[in-house]
Amino acid sequence: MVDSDSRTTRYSQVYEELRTVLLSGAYEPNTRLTEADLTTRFEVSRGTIRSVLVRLAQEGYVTSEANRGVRTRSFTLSEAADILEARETLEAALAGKAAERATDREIAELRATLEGMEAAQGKSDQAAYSRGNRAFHQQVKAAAHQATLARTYDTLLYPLVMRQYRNISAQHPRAGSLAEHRAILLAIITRNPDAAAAAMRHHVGSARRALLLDRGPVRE
Amino acid sequence: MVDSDSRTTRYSQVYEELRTVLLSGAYEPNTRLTEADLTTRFEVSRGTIRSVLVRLAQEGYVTSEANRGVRTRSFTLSEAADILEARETLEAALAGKAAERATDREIAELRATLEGMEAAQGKSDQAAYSRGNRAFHQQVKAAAHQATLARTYDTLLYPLVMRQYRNISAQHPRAGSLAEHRAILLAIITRNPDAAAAAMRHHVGSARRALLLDRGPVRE
DNA sequence: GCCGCAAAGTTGTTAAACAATCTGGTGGCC
DNA sequence: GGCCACCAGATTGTTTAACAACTTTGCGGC
Repeated sequence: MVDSDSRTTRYSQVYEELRTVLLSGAYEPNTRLTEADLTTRFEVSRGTIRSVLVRLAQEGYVTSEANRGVRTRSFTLSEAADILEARETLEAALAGKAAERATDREIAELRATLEGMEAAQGKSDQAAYSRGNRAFHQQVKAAAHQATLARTYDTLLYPLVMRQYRNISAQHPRAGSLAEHRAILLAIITRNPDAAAAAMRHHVGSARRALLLDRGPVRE
Repeated sequence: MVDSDSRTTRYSQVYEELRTVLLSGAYEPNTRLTEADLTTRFEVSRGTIRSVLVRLAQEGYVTSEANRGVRTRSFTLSEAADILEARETLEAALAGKAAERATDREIAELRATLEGMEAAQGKSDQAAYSRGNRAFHQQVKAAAHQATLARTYDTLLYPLVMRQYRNISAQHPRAGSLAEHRAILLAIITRNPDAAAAAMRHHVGSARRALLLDRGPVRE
């Protein structure tokens, strides 16, 4: 919201803002976004908005059809499962690389994050646990030192999928979640890439299994 | 990905054309592309070109800096190695999924492609071998039935990397290339995901090892 | 040869306009 | 009543012209 850097272009400001709005879940899936609405909302010209929309469409935040405008993204159940499966593969690979390449400092940070999660669980502080969980996965990603897979991971639209199928666990941590994180970190500390990948695959796979079990909301 | 509609927009035509040009290697890496040149070359207005460039920048075909325009992409050696490593992970994962999910028809197609490659090698027909090689990898990708990883694989910019560091083998097939393909297909046929992934990882890894061995051209 | 500065070049952005296409509603017809 | 053709309004695709903001280039002075 803040008019932060005057050094940047209006285009990239609007891109950031609109992307944030889309990630926030302010729009239902498949909501039509008209250029006229966006130009008045962000007070930019159509040309600028169109460039922003091209980029968001390319990234998959919205879908675009010729002459029919742009809609917020909606995922079928099988698309959601496909994305979650890809996330499994990618994050397992990142964990494996992290076991090979994490620096001592990165391992120390992971350890600290895990301790924070244990404390949060002890106090039943869900919000803190969830923050720690996100930090843990981000830190594993960073420790992998694999820019291409990291970027790929970031473009998975996983947050949008979660938002649409929000009955997936991950709000209240599953029993066992903490132990799974411990197993991942242990494998990284002991420099065992295969074990780290397997542990991460098992951990992340729980989200997909949860989705497939209870089918999600009824949606075209 | 397919524009099923024969009625398409000028924007997407220019996008396809310019992308093809970039992939063809017509420009040296890091060549500046000015909007004025592109508008005259493709005979569209600046607005249209700008949208095309936003998309190409998002996909990584070009890099874009505020107020400084757009340049064709250039890869440092470490970026190239990073991309090749990611390709190893992704294609190994796809081969593993293919071993689980390939239909009989897809396996038959793979078999036919491999036979074509054997024939090409017998006749020392490099072009035919190379075509077969590309087809083989495309078919494995399709047989994996994993849309997200397949799309990710397609966005790797691997062709651009190869073009910049063109001393990597892959022109004249390495000795052993054919045997590696046979091993991959065998693992898929026998429904052995781990073996398929390992075989593919070994096969694809040869390109990266070749790059790292002879360092590529001297380039900042 | 180096520095600063004006000139030229290029990008960022807007506004207005029109064609092409899509959407919604109206009325006729069976 | 339900279905269809057709029209009007809304929306997107695209262009032109313009100007501000920024970057690069070349020149003259020191």
